[in-house]
Amino acid sequence: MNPLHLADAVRAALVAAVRAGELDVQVPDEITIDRPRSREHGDYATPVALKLAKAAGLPPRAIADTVATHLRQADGVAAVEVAGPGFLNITLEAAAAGALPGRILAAGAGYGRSDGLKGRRINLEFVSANPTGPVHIGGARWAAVGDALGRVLSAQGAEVVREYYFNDAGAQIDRFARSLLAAARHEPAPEDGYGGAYIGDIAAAITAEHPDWPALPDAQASELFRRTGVAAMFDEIKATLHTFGTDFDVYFHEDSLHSSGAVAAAVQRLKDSGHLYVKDGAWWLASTAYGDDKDRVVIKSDGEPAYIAADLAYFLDKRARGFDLCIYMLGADHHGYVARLKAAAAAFGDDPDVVEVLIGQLVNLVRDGAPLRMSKRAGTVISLDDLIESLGVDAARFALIRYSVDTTLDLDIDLWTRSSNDNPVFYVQYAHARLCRMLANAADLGLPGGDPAVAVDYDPALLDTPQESELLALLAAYPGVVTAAADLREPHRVARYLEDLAAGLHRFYDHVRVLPMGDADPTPATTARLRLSAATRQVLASGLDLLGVSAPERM
RNA sequence: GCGCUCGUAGCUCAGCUGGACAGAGCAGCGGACUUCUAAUCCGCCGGUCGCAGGUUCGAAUCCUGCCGGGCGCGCCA
Repeated sequence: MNPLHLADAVRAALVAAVRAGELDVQVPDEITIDRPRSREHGDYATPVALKLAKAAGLPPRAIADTVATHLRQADGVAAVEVAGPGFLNITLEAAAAGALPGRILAAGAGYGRSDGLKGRRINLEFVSANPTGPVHIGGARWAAVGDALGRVLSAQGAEVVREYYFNDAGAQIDRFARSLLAAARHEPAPEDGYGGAYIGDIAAAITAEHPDWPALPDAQASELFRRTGVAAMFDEIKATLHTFGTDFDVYFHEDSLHSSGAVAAAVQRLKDSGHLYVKDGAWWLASTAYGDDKDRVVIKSDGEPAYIAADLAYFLDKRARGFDLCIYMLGADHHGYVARLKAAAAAFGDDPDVVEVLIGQLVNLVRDGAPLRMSKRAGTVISLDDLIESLGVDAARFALIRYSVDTTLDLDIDLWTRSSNDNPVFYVQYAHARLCRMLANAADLGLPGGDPAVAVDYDPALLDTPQESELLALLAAYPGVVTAAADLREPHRVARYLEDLAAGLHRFYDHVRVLPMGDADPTPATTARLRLSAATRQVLASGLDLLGVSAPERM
C-alpha cells in the first residue's frame, strides 16, 4: 500500500458514494494524498472532501463522513477518521504497509522506474561551454544536474539523448587562436583574448607537436593554432566530463551546420515563408510576431550569419532526428534566449512547446564571506577539474545536484575543501554501506531474508515499530519522487529524498535491532527486518544511481 | 526604464501543481558506544516565511503593488 494505491482506494470510495446516491459530484482524476507531519493525523491524509464541498453543495465534514464509510471497507486500511475541517486521516494495517519490501525486492532496480514517458524522444542539451577554456564551476553545475535529469527522464521510460553543442565557429574561437599564437611567441595575451595558464600549456603542446610552426605564414600559423588548439581544448573538456561521470551521446559541432549548408538552408526556408525581412542591409527574423521582445538579425549586413542563424539550423536538425522535445539547459545570463528559441520554432511552423528552456541560476564562489570574482580571460576561474580534485566526484556531484537550479548558489570554497565531510552525500552513502555490512553479516550467519535475489516469505505485520513504519512510508514515496523529479525537471528532489531516506534508515538502525544478539536464535522479526533492510539498500542504490553517485559497500 | 529570477532560523538551503502547529543540515548547548560500521542516534536553542493588500473554508505556496539582491536587454558569441 503506497500513496498511489491509496489514491485509487479513495477514488473508489468516492465512486461508491456517488453510485449509492450519497454524493453528486464529478470524481476528480487527481486525489491528493499527504503524509502528515504528525502520526496523530494518521499514516496518510487527504483533503479531498474539502475540495469537493463546493461542487457537492455539502459541508466538507459530511462528505468526509460519507467517504470514510466506504474507505473503511478497503483492503489494507485499518482506520479512517474525519478530522478538523474535513480531512480524512487514514491509518494503514501494518501488514499492508509491511508488504512493500517484498515487492521492492521482486522489482529490484525496476522499483521507482515507470513508463510514464514511454515513447518520448527527448533531446537534452546542456553544458555546451565554449571550447576556449576548461569547464568552470557554472558548467559543472549543468554537467551534474543535466546528467541527473537525463537519468531521471530515462527512468520514466523516455528515450534521452544527451547533447553538447560545441561552438567551434565564430569570433571567440578566433580570439582563442590568437591567444595561443601569442603565447607561443611569448607575447602578452591579446587585449580581448584569454590569459589563463592553460593557454600556455596548450600552446606549448602545439609547438612541440609542430616544431616547424614559426616558418608558417601568419594565416597558416593562425589556422594551425585554431584547429589543433580547439581540438586539444575539446579533448580536455570531454576527458574532464568523463571523469565527472557525465558522458554525452552527441557532441554537436556548430561548424558542421555552416559547412553542410544547413544554416543556409534554414535561412532560405525562413525567407521563403516570409519570416525574414531586410533592414539596414541585414536580414531580420520577425520574432516579435511570436512573443520575442525584438526582432533578431539572422544575416548581418556584412553577409555573415549571426549566432542565431546556427541555432535555427540546429533546431531543425534536432527535429529532423526525430526528437519531440528539445530541452535546453541554460544559465541565467542566457535567459534572453528563451523567447527567441521558441519564436524560432514557431517561425518554422513548429509547436513552440517542443522547445523547453530550463534556466538555472549562476554559481557564486565565496571565500571568507566575500564573493570571488572569476574571469576566464584572467584565468582566475575555479574549474571542474579543481572541484573534482578537492571534493571528489561523488561529493561534487551530490553537492551540485541537491539544490534547486532556481537558487543562486553561494559556495564557500574553504568550507568545501576544508570539511567536505559535511557533505550530505556521505550521510547517504554511509547508510548504504552500513546496510551492506549488516546484510553481509546476515549471510555469514546463514540467515534468510538478506539476499535480494532470493524470495523469502516474512510476516509483514511484524514491521510495526515507529521507525519501521516511517522507513516503509519513505520507501513507498520513492516512485512518486522520481516521477515528480522528471515531470518538474528537478533532480534535486531525488537528492533531498535520499537524505530523508538515509535519516529514516539510520533511525531504524539505531532503534531496532536486526540481527540476533550474541547466540540468540533468529526470530520471525529478524527475517522481516532483513527484508526491510535489503529493500532500503536497493532504493538507496537506485536513487544514488539516478544522481550518478556511487553506492559504496563499505566506507 | 523594460524583462527574467530570487528573498524562509546566525549560515547554506528544502518545502511552492494551495492543506492541519513552517522543516533539514551546519553553527551553539547537553546526552547515548564492551554486541549489526558512532561518517550514527536522542534532546535543547533558534523564524513577523522581505513588506502591504487580494483570492480562498485554508496562503511560505496563487494574484497585484512595493522594497532589496542577481542576471539580461548588440548587425558579440
